[in-house]
Order: sequence, then C-alpha cells, then structure tokens
Amino acid sequence: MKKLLLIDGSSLLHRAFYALPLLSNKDGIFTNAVHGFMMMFNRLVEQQKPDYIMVAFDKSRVTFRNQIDPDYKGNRSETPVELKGQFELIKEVLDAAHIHWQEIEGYEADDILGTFSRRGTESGFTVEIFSGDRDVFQLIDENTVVFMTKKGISDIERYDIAAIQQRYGVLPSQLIEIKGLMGDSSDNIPGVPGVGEKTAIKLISQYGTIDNLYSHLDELKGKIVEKLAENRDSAYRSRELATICCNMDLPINWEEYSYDPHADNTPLAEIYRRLGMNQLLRGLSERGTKMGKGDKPFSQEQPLSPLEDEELPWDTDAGSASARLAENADNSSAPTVGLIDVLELVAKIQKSGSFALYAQWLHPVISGKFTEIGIAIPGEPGVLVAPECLEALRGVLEDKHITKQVAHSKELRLLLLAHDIDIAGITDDIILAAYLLDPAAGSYEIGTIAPQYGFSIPAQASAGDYSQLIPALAEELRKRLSDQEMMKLYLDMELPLAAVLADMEKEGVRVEGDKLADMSQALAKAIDDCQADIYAIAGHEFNLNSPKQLGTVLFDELGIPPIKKTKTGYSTDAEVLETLAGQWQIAARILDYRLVSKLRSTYTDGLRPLINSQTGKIHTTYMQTVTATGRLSSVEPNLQNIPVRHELGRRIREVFVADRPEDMLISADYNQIELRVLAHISGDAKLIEAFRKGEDIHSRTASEVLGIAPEDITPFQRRQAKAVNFGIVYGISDYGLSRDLGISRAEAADYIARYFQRYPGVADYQRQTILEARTKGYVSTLCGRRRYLPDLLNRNYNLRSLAERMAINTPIQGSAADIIKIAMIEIANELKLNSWHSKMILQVHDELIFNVISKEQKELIYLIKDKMEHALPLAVPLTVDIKAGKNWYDMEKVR
DNA sequence: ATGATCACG
DNA sequence: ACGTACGTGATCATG
Repeated sequence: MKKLLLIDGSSLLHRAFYALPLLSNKDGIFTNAVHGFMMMFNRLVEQQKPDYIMVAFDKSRVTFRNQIDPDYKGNRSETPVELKGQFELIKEVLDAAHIHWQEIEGYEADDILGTFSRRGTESGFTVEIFSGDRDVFQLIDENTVVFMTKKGISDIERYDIAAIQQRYGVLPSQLIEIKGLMGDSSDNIPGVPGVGEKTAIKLISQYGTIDNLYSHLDELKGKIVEKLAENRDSAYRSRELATICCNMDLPINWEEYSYDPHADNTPLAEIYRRLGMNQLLRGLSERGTKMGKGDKPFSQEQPLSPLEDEELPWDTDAGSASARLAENADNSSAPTVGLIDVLELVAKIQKSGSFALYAQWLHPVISGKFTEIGIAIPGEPGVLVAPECLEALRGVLEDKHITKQVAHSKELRLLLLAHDIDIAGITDDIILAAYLLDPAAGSYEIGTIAPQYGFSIPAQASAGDYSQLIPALAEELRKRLSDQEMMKLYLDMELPLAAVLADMEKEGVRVEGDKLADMSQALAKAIDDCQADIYAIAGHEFNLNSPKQLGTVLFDELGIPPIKKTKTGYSTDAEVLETLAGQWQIAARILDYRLVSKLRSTYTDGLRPLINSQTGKIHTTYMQTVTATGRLSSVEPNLQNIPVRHELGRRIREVFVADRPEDMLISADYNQIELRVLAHISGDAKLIEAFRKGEDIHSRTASEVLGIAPEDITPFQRRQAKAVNFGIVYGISDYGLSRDLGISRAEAADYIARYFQRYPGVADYQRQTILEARTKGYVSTLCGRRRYLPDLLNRNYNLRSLAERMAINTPIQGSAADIIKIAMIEIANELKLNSWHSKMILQVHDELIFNVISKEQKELIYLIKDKMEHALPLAVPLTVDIKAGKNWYDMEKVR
C-alpha cells in the first residue's frame, strides 16, 4: 500500500524554534527552526519511507473559524521576528528538496492535513500525519496514524486508534466532543466553563457525543447539569471550532506530491551551503557518514557520522549544551579558498609535486556533485576548495607526475570523470590500505581509521582537515603493509582495480525498463492467484509475507506438524515447505508465492527505479572494502545475484541487453575456479591430475569416493559428488552434507571419510591450514591477502568451529578473488591501451561480462580468455567458458 | 535495528 | 556431547 506523509509545517517549525537555541549564521539569518525542522523531517522520512509527502502551513491569522467566533485564537501572541523569517526560509528549503507544500487563505494547516488525509485514504493510501499539535489526533482512523513530537525535537511518538483509546478512553473521532466541552485556552475556545478534561472525558466516554449527552441531561445531577444547560451553544460552537475541516474544495494530483529519495539534491545542497548549515549539508553528502558492513554506499538517508552523532540536538537537552552546535559554530580549521587562491594553490602543488585530496559529494556519484573538496600539500594545513574552482585544478589532477594521496579513489575518479577530468597519479588510497590491513574490520572511514592508527581528528572536521591527515596516515599504513608483505597487493591490485571498477560503474549495463514493467504485471497476476488459493485453504486472509503469521496459520490453525524452529518461532523456510509440499497443497502454493513475490519485489519492481534516466542503464556500485575474503560486492542494485538457477527467475536476465542493437554481450566465466585453487594450494596429486587431464571433476570425485568407473557414474551419483566437492571448499560437516543431500548422517560421514582417503592432500591441507592459522592468527591467499581469525582459540566450540571453517574457505575463496582481480586489471589495461570500443561492464565473482562491438568480438574473446586463464600460474590449468548473446538470458557458448 | 527468507557465487 | 557449510545484499515484518 502506498504511504502518504502529511506534515504540519507551522506547528513543527514552532516546535523546532523553541526547542533549539536561537542561532544565526554569519549573515545574521536565523536558522535554528529550519535546522530543527529538517532534522526531524529527515529522520521521519528516513524511517517511514513515504511514497508521497505534503507539508501544510497556516496562511494567515484570519480563518473561517473567526466567522464562527471572532475571538478564536484571539489570545495568541505575535510570532517572534526571529521565527517569522524562517517561515519563508523553510519553504525555500522544501522547494529545493522537491517537497510540495500548501497554504490556503482562510484555512489552517490542520484543515489542509485533514482534507489531504481524507482524500488520501479514499485513494487507498496509508496516511501518516506528523505534527506537534494534538488537535490532529481526531484525524486518526484505521488507515491514519499520527506522529507527534515529544518534548523538544528528539523524540517522536506514534499514535494510532489504540493509543488514543488508551490515553483518552474514547475513539479519535470523539476527541472533538471532548474539546467542545472542555474548550482550549490556547486557541481561545471557550467550551463549557467548569468542565475540564476529566469531566469531559468521563461524559463523552459515557454518552459518546455532545448531542447524546444533552438528550440524556436528565440522567445527570448536580451543578454540572446547570452549566451544561447554560452553555449549550458554546459547547456546540466550541466543537465546531475544534473540528478540522476535511472536505476543502481542493484539486489534488497525487503525482505532484510523490517523493523521490534519489531526486537531484544539488539545489538543496546549494541552500544549505548558503545558509552555512553544514551539518545538514554533510548529511546530504556521502562522506562523513558511517560506511560499515551492510551500510548503503550513500548517505542521503543515513544519519550523520558517529562523531557528529553524539553532538546532535537529538541527544542533548534543548539549550546550553547544544549552543555550540550552531551551524556557524563549525570549528573546522580549514579556510575555503576561492578562484584566485586556487591559482596560487596550483602553483604550490606544481612545486611540491604531490598533494592529498579528500572529497565529499552528493548521491549519485556519477553525477559528479562535490559538496566539499579538501586539498593539502604535505606538511601544510589543508584547505577547502570551492567546487566551482575544479576546472583550475584539471591540470594538476590529470598530470600523472603530480602524485595524489587520497581516500575513496574509486568515487573520486567517478566524480571527476563527470567533469571530464581523468585523474592520474594516485599513489595511495588510505581506505584500501586500511581494508587490506584488516578486511574484517567493517568500517574504513577516515574518522574511524585515523584514531586506530594513532592520529587524532578535530571535532567537526572538514574535508580540508581530513586531507591534511592523509599523508601521515598513508605513511603509517604503508609501513604496516610493507611489514606484512602486502605492498604489491596494495599497489598492483587494489589501487589499479579501483580505477577499473570506476570505469565499469560509469559504463553501466543497459536495462529494458518497459520489459521489466511487463514482467512485473505478469508476476502480479501469479501472486494474486497464489494468494487466493492460500487464503482459501487457510480459511481467512493474513499477511503472507509475515513468517510469524504464516507459522500460526500452518502449524496452529491447520495443525500441520512443525519441522523445525527458529529463534523466534516456527521455521517456514523453503526446506520446511518442501518437506510439507507433498502432503499439503498449501505448502506447495506458499513456495510458489515466495518464488514469484521475491522476483517481483526484488527484481522486476526493485530494479526499475535504479535505471538511470540519463543513460537508460543501471550503474551498480562495486564495494571494494566489504568482504572479509577479498571478493567484491555489488549494491544499489546488487547485480551479483540476478536469478539464474530457476527458469522463471532466469528470464529476468532478458532485460539486461547489449548497449546498442548491433552490439553483443559476452560472458566469460571460470570453470570450477575454487576447486582448481584448492588443487593448487593443497597440492593433492589426484586432484591436480584430474584437472590436468581435463576430467569432469564431479564425476571423478564420484568415481573415487564410490569406487565406480567414471563412465558408470549416474547423474544422481554425480550430483552427490558435486555436493561433496562444494562441501569440502566450505569446511564440510557430515550434518551439513546429510541435510543438503537428504541422506543419513552416517552416509554423509562415510562419503566425507572416503573423500579424504582418496584425496589425502586435501585432508592434510585442511589440518595444516588450521594449525598454522592458530599460531599466526591469520590465513592468507595466494597473493598474500590476510584474514585474521582470533576465534580459532575461542573456548566456545561453535565460534571456534566457525573460525576453522573460515580458515579452510578463505584462502580458496580469496585466492579466486585475487585471480579474477588480476585478470580484470590486465584486460582493462589492454582495452584502454588499444582504444577498444568494447567495454568490461560486470563482475560476478567468477564471471566477467562485456559489451562488445561486433568487429572486435573475435579478437576480444581471445584476449579475455588469455588474460583470465593466465592471470596467475597454478599447478592446474584455469579454463574459461565464453558465451555470447544479445541479452544476458539468450546466451550461447562460443567455440 | 534485527531476524527470516531467498537471490547469487 | 557439542551444533552444524563459505561469502554476500535486498526485502519484508517486527521489536
């Protein structure tokens, strides 16, 4: 269901104004309310992820309510002048953020909210209202909730029907009846004198409405009867005043209010910069944010950096402590230099021959929007260079003899490429260096690694401060890499790879959005069919996406015997459902449902918004510092897990097409690279022999383990052997293998024992690796990449066993990653050197995808095969299979 | 934020 | 007797 977020701009701006200390920027403009408002706004939008947003403001003090009662809100004091100007400011900011707002003569913001919420629910939306004024509680219904600021601006509380009932004992719609009786002094609503909140709640919870109360007035006794009788008119008029108008005559085109989290935020950044709102500016930009494992590469919806986090107004009481958080209290030491100074800076750079560079930017990287550029000549203070001055730096940036020490070289390259600047001469990327030193650390932001390696950073550091830090940090990191013999890995692998990845990301892959939409439609139909069947069998509707609700339906209501449990309840995963599917139709249908709904949500629906409207392509982001083994990962979207194993899902690949109709896609994938690496590392004679002879490795294993001639191996036996081979690479257990193959544990244990008997080199390797890793504390890949495994000495069996399996797997997975990285760099070099028009566009762990110009195809295939197969000489041959086609689905083997 | 689930190598 | 195969990312529900 689509979600509509309605915001009471007037009330929240007031809240923010009084919650934060009065602060002005360097031009004397007050910004505290706008700052607080946008912080609250960002936080809620990030949490709720609405599809549509509208912000409402009061237009003037005189509204239709003044015709009912001229005194309405008559006792309100003037808006302070420090706040007044901020109403114009916030509207400018909202415009820049592409957020639509409304103000209408003669109505209050509440009325606009009421009308929009009514029309929203009529359009089938879920409505969320964000306000600092309790009046909007009356708008709550089955499809409408309210978020209300709680003291200050740090806490936001959610109210639904149940919350209102708990608090007031009545339905949300009855709150106007209560207010009619009790009045509201802040709005100058009289109500019935002598009736306060307690009495009003009691009466309304008993009689429901004011009407009904008056028709049962005879049942009451005491003074209250008189008061009610005397003030009947006032009660009705007060209720009218308190009632939010929900039927204003307004044309509403929802599309105007649709919210796009990836919208162009250049104008917004511009305003933030103009106002000196550096915290919000940083919030927009990519750097200066947490970039840990699992974090999105872009900060737009991310909170601020850990460092700043602790100093956010959220976490401090309004007032004293947060005073130093003023936008203009940014205590960064780096001065910003303009064009004239830049020319001077360039001269100094040319003289010194090297500099350090640290940038911050807006999402998406390929649009090239810098928010901050920090430059430091070694030994000198860093300076901030205005992004407008970039052109003046082109010469030094493109000069490979002027060396650069940077952070995030891949992103930097992409940003500069957007300005047609081809950066050269990068000698250090401190982020990559820190990753190599501990690939399991998770976060390598400069703010994280600098303290780890003994450097302190100022609070509120700017890009200028960071750039100043880079040379010394790089020196320290290099020293350690050198001690650990990882300099080659750093300089000849990760550093050049970053540039290769940047070029791949920029190139992107063409995706047919319309076709994706058609597939979505077809899947929707299938989803509906599954859903209908499942509800029919269950006897009622429920949320099929909730494992919890599904568990209740299957195992409690239908009495199906549960197979296994999770931490939180019944397991309903595919393994369980497959077991049940033979006997229970519903389980089979749920499997169908899961298949199609996964395809739709993650792929046919999920991919479409990521097609770049400028290029018509998807530009994934490769993460070079995420995995503990040295592999790459791919995000936004993940193009390394596009379906292939099932036919229906595999069809998604049809939408990934060659760039131009006359081009082709070429896929080159390593055949059994991990088992070949295992053969090489373990030195096992039989395994090596098998690969040297070009045998089918799974059949060979089946033959060895079962003692049957290779030609007599059945497909079933081969499949079993394949599972054993995979298991070996992962650090097999009999339990895991038995589960995978559906055989008894004893049988599985027997297979494993036989395997190690037939391949004793592998058994030795595994024992040796664990032993050595226990003493050294880490394991290594063929190219010297390390992974530390402290848990090898853990007393906890589970943790220790896990670490042992990692010790077995990491050298294999990681060496395979080393190999394909070398191949990528060499292929990219060749393509560039000879100015090929074909491009390398994707990497999927053991596979490379190219967009190929037809006249280059033949020669290119030769090049790809050669570079991939000879990336690293092993004791066994590496073989690469080539396929070609117009799209990623219809591919045929070449030669 | 975390867990369950499922997509890939 | 342990408790159970390595490495990822996206989506959804729920705490």
